[in-house]
Amino acid sequence: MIDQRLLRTDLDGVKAALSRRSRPKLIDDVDRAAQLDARLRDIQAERDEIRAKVNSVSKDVGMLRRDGNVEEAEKLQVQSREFGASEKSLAGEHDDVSALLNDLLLGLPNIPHADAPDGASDADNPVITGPIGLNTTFPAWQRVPHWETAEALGILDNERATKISGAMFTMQRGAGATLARALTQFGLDRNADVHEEIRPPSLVTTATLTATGQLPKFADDAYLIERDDLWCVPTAEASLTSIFSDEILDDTDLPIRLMAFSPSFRREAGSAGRDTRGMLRAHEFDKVELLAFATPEQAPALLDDMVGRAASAMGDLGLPYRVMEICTGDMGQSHHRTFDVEVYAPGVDTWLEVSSVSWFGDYQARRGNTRFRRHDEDGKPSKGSEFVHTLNGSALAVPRVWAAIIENYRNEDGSITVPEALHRYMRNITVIR
RNA sequence: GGAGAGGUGCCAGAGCGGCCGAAUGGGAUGCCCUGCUAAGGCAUUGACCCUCCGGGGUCCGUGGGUUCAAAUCCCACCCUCUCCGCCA
Repeated sequence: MIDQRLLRTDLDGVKAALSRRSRPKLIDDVDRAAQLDARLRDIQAERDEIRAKVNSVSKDVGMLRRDGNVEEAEKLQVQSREFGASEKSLAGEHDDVSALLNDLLLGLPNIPHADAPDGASDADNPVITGPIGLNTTFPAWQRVPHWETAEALGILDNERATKISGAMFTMQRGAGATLARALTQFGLDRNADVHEEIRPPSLVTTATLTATGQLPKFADDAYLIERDDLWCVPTAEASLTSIFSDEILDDTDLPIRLMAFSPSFRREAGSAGRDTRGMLRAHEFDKVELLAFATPEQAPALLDDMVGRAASAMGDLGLPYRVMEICTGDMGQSHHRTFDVEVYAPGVDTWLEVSSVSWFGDYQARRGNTRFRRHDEDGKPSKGSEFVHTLNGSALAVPRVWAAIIENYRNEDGSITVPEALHRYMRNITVIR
């Protein structure tokens, strides 16, 4: 959620910033939100005034009754009842307007960072780093899609996954399952230097999923367990972002850096039929996520650090990769600034998005109400509090990296050489055959 | 899932229709006293919104209701604890 106050202090600035997202309808929404905000404040002021009167009259009534002056008291009560009636109607109007405004604000995307590149779609995303480690040519035996290789080796059995759970579920077997788990362990271990490991719940409340921005707009993309009103997390980001909601952190504790392994559940509504083969898109997959809570000043360096971590993981696995910056037209709803790490997979001849690292500003913290308090040089806490900045990114999303390994490490005989960085997690399996 | 108890400020804990944004104790911070330490004295100590900067409003688990007036009464829900049941 963007700062409602900006609608009054810098309406033109908000409109200019959001217009960079190439969605004209947004500007109408901003205008409408600004109108509702102004109306709401008028109602609020009027209401406060009446409440003040009711409060003071009620106090007088109390004193009069104590002194036995029933007659005067009853006169005042009549007056107060009238105030009460008009307050009630204002309260109703207030609720209506604020519900409308809240819907609008929840739907408004974050303001893009000034340095985020302009653009209309993913075609406009500039390459920031790389490609690194990309060969100019690939031998024919590497031009085989991973599902063909993996099924032949018996390490991927999507047919039976479908029998068990339906379309777009995957199942790894034997060394394939070991490889998947090795990747998560690899993803966690290399980030344990500065991140606290968390094992968060995978089912979360509506409030939790609203804080990250998935709800209310993207409800169709998530699995809802209706009986208990719980959602399956689409990413550990959802659980981690709400970990300190309704709390006020100390700036001396910031940045707080967390990492978590979790399953991720996605309905993939609207993408039926796309990337249905292999491991590229599934309803459930495993991922190691990084997340940081920071002051605004700390955020840019943390963003760089996270992008570096996601990218170097691919480098250490010996996979060809590049880093893209996401342009304003392609940015996610909650994002302030975003970088993607992509890995080249020769079998499907595509760059696969394996990590997306974003800085959210205070957009998520405002929705989740996560604040921090500053301290001066003498360690004295300052008055009031601010919203923290959040950042997150995938340290390692298992399925696509898994697929990229199968395709990049395929040998002429159809076997797979396990990248050296994973040997220690692979129970001595160095070649999958 | 069943029975009972309870949710109040940084913590503990009182209040159970008006004088309560809230006693008391602890903690923290500042000042005084003190050679240092200990002890002591005094004071300060929640968040949020609006503001014509005088002030006004909201918040005692959450949401509704009763009342001139709700932390206090009523209803629903959530959460915590204890016992029982079930269970990796």
